[in-house]
Amino acid sequence: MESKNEHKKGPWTVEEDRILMDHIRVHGKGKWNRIAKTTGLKRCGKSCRLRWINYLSPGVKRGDFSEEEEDLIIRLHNLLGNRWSLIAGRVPGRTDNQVKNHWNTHLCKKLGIKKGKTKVGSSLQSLSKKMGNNPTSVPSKLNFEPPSNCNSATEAKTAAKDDSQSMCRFASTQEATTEDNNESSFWLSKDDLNLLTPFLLEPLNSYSLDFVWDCL
DNA sequence: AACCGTCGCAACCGCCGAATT
DNA sequence: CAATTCGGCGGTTGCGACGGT
Repeated sequence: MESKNEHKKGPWTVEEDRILMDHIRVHGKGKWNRIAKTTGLKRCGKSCRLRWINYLSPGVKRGDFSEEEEDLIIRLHNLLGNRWSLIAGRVPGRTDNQVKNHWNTHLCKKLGIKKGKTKVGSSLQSLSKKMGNNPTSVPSKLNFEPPSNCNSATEAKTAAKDDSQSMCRFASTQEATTEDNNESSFWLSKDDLNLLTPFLLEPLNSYSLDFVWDCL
């Protein structure tokens, strides 16, 4: 156990940045907790990691978000909720922190979304954990087969492009039917996705995000 | 010019799962 | 196999910058 008091807090100085970058240049990323020991930097491992990822990493894009980026984030957020790391992973050069901040400060306002306690990602995890012992409590057989049942990714794409009505269709286990048959397939409005009944996201976890990407 | 409220962003915190010991 | 450490995530906070009065 390390003493918490040893670790400096607050904004990073140029000198600290230099030390961290030098260390990573030589040793590479990882082993964050050992950086303090080997460099004398009075920062905890977490702080070093965050500083690198959010600021020092050469891949990080600075400056304003473009309209394309904003559009992408909005659509990804509709699908994924507050899973910032997943969203950021699909927005080149942007970190989860940047995406999260931009969402909370700009896009929420832009879209007229009130900030609420919609802790989608983590609540999903904790809820599914709680439900884990009782799988029957979850409609576990939601059949999420977008490429065929979504009437192709392009349909989802078209739907998602309509900002006011963006929807994503999930098909039930029974079979994929036409969208007119609301009993075996259903649509989620953007608002529904924002409220995010957690089990609806469950199937997403088992699919490659590439599919989600294809739907955009 | 001074004060005050708001905004935006960097950084911290707490929690969790995975990896290691 | 249990305990500990590490890395990662999302939510939250603190503070400087900025604009309005």
